[in-house]
Amino acid sequence: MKIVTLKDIAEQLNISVTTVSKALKDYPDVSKKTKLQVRELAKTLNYKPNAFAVNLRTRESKTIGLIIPVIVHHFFSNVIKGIISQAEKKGYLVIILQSDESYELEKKQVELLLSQRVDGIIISLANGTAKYDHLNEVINQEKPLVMFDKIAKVVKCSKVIIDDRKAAYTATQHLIDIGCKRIAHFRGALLPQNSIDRFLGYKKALIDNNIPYDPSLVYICECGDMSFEEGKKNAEQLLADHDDVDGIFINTDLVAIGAMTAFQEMGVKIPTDISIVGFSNWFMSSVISPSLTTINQPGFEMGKAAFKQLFKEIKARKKEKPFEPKTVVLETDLIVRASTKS
Amino acid sequence: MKIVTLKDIAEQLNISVTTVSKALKDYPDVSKKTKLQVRELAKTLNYKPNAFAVNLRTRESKTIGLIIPVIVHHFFSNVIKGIISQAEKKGYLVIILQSDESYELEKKQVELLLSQRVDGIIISLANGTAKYDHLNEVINQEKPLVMFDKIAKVVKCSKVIIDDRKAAYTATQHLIDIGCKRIAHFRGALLPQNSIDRFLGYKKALIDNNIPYDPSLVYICECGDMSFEEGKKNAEQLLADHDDVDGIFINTDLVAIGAMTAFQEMGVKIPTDISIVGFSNWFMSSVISPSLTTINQPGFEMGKAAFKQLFKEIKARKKEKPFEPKTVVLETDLIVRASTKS
DNA sequence: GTTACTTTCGAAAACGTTTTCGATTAAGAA
DNA sequence: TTCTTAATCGAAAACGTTTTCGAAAGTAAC
Repeated sequence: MKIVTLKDIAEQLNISVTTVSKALKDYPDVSKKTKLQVRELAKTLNYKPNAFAVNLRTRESKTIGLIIPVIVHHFFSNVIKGIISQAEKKGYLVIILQSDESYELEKKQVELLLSQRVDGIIISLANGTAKYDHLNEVINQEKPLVMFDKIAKVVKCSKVIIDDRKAAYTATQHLIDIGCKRIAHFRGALLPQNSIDRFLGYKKALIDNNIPYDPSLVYICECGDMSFEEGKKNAEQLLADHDDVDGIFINTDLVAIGAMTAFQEMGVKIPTDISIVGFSNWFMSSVISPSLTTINQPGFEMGKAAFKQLFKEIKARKKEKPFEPKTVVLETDLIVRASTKS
Repeated sequence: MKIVTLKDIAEQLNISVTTVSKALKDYPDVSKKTKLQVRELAKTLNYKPNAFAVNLRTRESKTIGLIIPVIVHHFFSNVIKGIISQAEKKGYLVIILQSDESYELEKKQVELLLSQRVDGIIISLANGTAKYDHLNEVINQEKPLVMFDKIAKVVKCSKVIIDDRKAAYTATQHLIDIGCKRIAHFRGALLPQNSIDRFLGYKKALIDNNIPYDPSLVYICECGDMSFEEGKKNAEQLLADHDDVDGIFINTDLVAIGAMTAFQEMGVKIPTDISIVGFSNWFMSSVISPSLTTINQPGFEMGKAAFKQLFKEIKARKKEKPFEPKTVVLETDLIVRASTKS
């Protein structure tokens, strides 16, 4: 089973490789007759252009790279799906890498993608990433770059995010609206911007409603593989520290589910004793009981938006047009379920 | 920011491109001194070989393709993770495509991967796939192909699977062991082999234990996006049809969770009234209440095994050695939780 | 018979590597 | 000196495309 090349077609038809190539690409300077001949033979021989040769010649790969911290994750797998769905429409392939929340790995993977000559890179930063030289290298090479979710504000590239502060504000406001007076917060790690913003949204909602902000009500949770366990642990600790809490805004659904499990084991009724709001709207949150009130983080839409933005930038670069980085902010919404009393 | 090539290095050092290439690849016929010079300059110029050129020349892409029916799925995202983790170790990149359970799309995607000249393909078939010409084309082109989970027995390629029949047998036996007398089964769609095998395992366990097999206790569930809803619907139907069922073996955890939700809403106690065993061990199953007894389907390990098998085949092909397709069967285990009485 | 123009084609260069094979030089042996 | 051997290098071809540019042939007009 030899693989068919332009040369093979040319030889069989006794014409030149040039003409074959042009015929297949519908150049105006080849006659109808030969065009037909070429196309027919190409089909019967099942000719497929060698992507390497095309890429080498045209200097584009029709391939993009995607780096995410974790793959087994409801939000991120939705993002993947969104990106792939858009990429397919535009004829792009997606190479996926997982940084495992490690800066070192992330850096290596960026280098790898660059040497693969992908047409662009979409990335959500690892929690461990605090230096951005690898990203600046991408920008220096004039390769389109789009960050989403876990972003670095200082890097000059397009970004797709949600308004974390506003979303957290909405979540907290909801707890206040249903009558909660002492509202705790399980926040994410200290570093990622969105965990900071969510905390700030929580704080602002309290202050705007004349509820004193009490730092002892804020618990930190690394939000890694052990999220569920951490949620349980924090819930137990919270109950030991304070007996007057009646609402919690918890960063990430999984932590919230852990907390709910712990509360149920300790005989605390949800939402009667404590109302809980999560963050992300993992599928799981809709099927547990009580179902979890949460903020919907639109992963699929973010993926789509990220690719669309990247594609715009790729096209602009090809035409040597100047390109202004843009930050796309997607809407979130509060999904009220059974874990908050109404 | 020009991209550095071998030529650039050669010109700066006043040597030939050949020597530069050899120096970087540690050929024996270039002196220590020039090797050092070349490597140093390559590093300072941040030289990265152009993957297209390398691929074109060496006829391998160090890239494999992966086609799966769905991405947002606990099992499949674990498989992705397993494949990527192994691929990374061997220096391979992974292009991921989603067939959306459509034969047409799957076929197109196989063609796409072939024209991309990937070094091999890993695939889990769409439910809609009943013709295998596209897969045979891969085999005809002597491209390594590995199928996992949703396989077609008739296609002559390596496969990575679990023993679905045995796993289902174990699950059903567990229900019998804890005293269930009337055991229902929510099965998957009619076509995929593993849904058939699971059904057969269920049936055999009944017969081996002298429990009459009653077809009216078997409900079909398409196992698509609506799994949860289907689980609820089937549970309601089951309760209407039969009032003596005390155990159900349910294909796929999500359907089981739907069923459990419906039962709870209808006042049926789990596991007191009905014991339930799921299939797949989605993460979710460990955090709901009652937690779900289920069969662990080792997605991560399957992904690893699939890549390992593919890699063996790629290596064998490179050495023009004959290669015998092999079927790897991975172990599953029963995870007993709260949804089955003890 | 010259000029001008259209239509159709192909030679050749280029993309950036890898690898074969021969050339050159230096050194050592006779 | 001449011959052998080892060490080091580079020319050139090849991988399969795309695209530029010019050539050839035919047609039409004068």
